[in-house]
Amino acid sequence: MGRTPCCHKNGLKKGPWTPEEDEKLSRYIHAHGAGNWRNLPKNAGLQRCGKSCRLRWTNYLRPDIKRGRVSFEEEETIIQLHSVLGNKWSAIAARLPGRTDNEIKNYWNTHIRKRLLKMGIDPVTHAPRLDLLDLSSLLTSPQLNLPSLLRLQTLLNPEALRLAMTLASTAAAASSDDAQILNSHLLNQTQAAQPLQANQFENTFDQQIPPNIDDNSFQYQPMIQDNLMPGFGYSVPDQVRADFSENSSFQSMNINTNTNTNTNSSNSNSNNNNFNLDSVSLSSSSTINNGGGEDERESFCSNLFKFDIPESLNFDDFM
DNA sequence: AAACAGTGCAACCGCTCTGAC
DNA sequence: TGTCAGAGCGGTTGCACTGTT
Repeated sequence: MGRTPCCHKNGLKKGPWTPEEDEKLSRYIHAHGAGNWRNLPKNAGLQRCGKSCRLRWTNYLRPDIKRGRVSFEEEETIIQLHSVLGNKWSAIAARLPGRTDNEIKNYWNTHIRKRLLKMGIDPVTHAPRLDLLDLSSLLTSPQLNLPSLLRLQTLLNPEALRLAMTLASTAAAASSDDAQILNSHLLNQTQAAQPLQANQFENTFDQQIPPNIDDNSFQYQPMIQDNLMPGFGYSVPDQVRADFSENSSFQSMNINTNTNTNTNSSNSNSNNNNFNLDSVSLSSSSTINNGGGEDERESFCSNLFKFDIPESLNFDDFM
């Protein structure tokens, strides 16, 4: 038997709040202050449970609640803090004045999470996940080097490869050569498919790491590491970082993105990372006007999350 | 114009934490 | 130390609104 719901009492109303109820609650709290939520509805003349009143007040009626769109800086902060704190919405909300944990949670689930998934980034770990990546965008990219991509075979799961094959075979952009390569590769992989022992996987994975990849080019890492792309828990090649940084207002955050290309792996884990929780600026140096038009907003979002492959990005860096 | 699908968000649910006794 | 109530938290749901067919 579960706990009896707090509103499971006769006569207690549930569902959306009416303006009259809001008025009653606001007036009572202004007069008597918040607290003692159990007795509050009775004293305020509300047919609601205390919990419902508390939620209504903290998430909606509180005078310091900031309504309106989430600003550019706020979104950056949410992503950055989430990469560190995870789903600690209240902790994240504490660093965004006027925003509630519920609002941030909703914004994450409905906006940011979807965009990260589309980019192939695991919204939980902030690590790149090739099996989540929007393969259609990859396959239509002029930078796509299909044979190189296939060298990632064990990083892609079979379903992703299958999907890639389907997309490649149907996309007009895909040449018949590419489709053939994919097809034969998939066939080979299917035939060779056997359960991997743990050590086999390790060996297989090692073999996938190209000799030219080094600590400064592409790293799967824990969250707080040197060379991290702001907002995402993984590293990218310096050139990509430069391309991204040039066009991104992540510069507005106190994060050192100036990785010294002469820095070798021996010291790359040390002091280049200036990010810490306290460094996240909450000031609105260039806050987008909340009243800005949809186009403006869309532009910002697409710049922030667009996963266009930069001209300068060589796929071989990842292979 | 109607039906349907997708999206966003307020509100709820149930579990956990905390402090008083 | 154990119990209880109040409060806080994260996950989920339901519904209104919007866009598409």
